[in-house]
Amino acid sequence: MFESEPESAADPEDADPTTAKPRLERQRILKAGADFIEQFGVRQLTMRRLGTELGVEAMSLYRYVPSRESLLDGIVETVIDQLYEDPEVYVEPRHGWQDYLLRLAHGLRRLALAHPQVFPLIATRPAEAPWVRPPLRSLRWVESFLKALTSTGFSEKAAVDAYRAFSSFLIGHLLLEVAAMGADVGPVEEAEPHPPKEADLGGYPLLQRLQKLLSEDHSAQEFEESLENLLDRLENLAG
Amino acid sequence: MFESEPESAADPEDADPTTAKPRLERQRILKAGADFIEQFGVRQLTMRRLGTELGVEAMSLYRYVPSRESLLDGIVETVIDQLYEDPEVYVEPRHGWQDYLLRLAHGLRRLALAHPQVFPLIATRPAEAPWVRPPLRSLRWVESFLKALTSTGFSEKAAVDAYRAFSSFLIGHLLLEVAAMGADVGPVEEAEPHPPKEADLGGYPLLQRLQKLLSEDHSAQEFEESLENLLDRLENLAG
DNA sequence: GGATCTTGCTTACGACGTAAGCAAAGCATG
DNA sequence: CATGCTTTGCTTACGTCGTAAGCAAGATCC
Repeated sequence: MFESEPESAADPEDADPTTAKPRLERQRILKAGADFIEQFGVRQLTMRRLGTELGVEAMSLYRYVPSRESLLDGIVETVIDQLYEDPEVYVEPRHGWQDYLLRLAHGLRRLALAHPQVFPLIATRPAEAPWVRPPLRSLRWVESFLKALTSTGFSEKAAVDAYRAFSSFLIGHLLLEVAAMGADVGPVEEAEPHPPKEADLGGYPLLQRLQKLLSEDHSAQEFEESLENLLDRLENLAG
Repeated sequence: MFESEPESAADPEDADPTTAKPRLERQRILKAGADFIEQFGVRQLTMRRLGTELGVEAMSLYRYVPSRESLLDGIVETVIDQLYEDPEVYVEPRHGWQDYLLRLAHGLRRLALAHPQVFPLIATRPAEAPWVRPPLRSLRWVESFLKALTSTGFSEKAAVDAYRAFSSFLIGHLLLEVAAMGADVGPVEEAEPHPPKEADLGGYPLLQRLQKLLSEDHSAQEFEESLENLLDRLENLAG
């Protein structure tokens, strides 16, 4: 995992971040935090534990992060910033707004599925400004979104409406999808891997009969269909 | 507010609940917890504080609640159980499935707006069974939903699809709506009432220009329109 | 009179987040 | 070289948390 001490270096451009610890920078902490959450859940992330994870005392982290809360904020931020590194997602529309939105939606879904434990934080943590909604949590992405639409035929009002519709669609779908994966913004879950947690279906005959149907996973396909439906609806706004 | 719990004995009829403490029952604790969260946020809710709120030591609560986590679960449960007391919402369809869904959706929205601080918990806490989605968190409601649809022309598969679409629609809309109200599943926020938190819009010209448009609140109307659109879509599933 | 329950209090333990100060190591200057 | 400043991480310490364990006072029933 770690251990190996080529310390010194100092080179701020980190050519290869996987080799050894390059002196505990903010990015390294946030990355480790994200990984930790993905592995053990938010509840398990404490300053002390993250410290030992990085081979360092808890208090050392405070040089780079003012508090646990802002650590979480930072983690959320770095995770959604990965959208910029997704080669499938364009910050500017290249083949029309539909293509732009499709790529953006798929990129966000990929992000959510890659970070099922972090995603609920993305969804519920307060944003930079009240009208910046999850999961597009940053001003930059909102700007990108609005620009993409207004530059391809949407009126400003239509673009804003589209932004709202898009946000709530994505948040709803992705949150439920990662929740179904066993996301765990809440209880501890300790060492138990996952007891099937069979509920008592006595008295719920329909549930009993439809249980199989209900537990089938069509998320990907549902996502696709609903997304297309959304785009169709937006087409009417475009004008 | 409500009584009708013949618990064990000892006269559960409480003449005047506001004057003195009527012996600390589970329901009383959960109600107090919900109120507390609504007033100060989840983060502020500790066993000790809830204890003193009820005029009791923290450890006394453990007679009725096995842990803080399950306290939160209980609070979530009692809040969504209020749906049953909403006279506008029917457990069985009386005027067709559209009417049923409209009433259900509006009832849930009322609930969310009445408990903006608790609602994110409703949205993110793990449910009884993996396929029971928020915000219809209980087996009873899922059963009711499925029965309403299958008894009014939906095939079983269509009813399940409708259930999923309905869930993700509601969760998306309501979560964003309460988040916009300043819901706070996360940071502490302490005593500060709400600093405007003006973000720096330098470099985001579109955001600057559309800020007013973006911060306008059309939630109610948006909700109505999207809900109707959803119902239209479901009509195609009905057959 | 016991017994046995029920209820709430008391004490205590091992986390936790984090304030405050300290030690060592890197650096620039004389 | 010594000097001092800055950066980094460690140490210690405080108050708060969730909660295990045991206790005391009443209620209930024999």
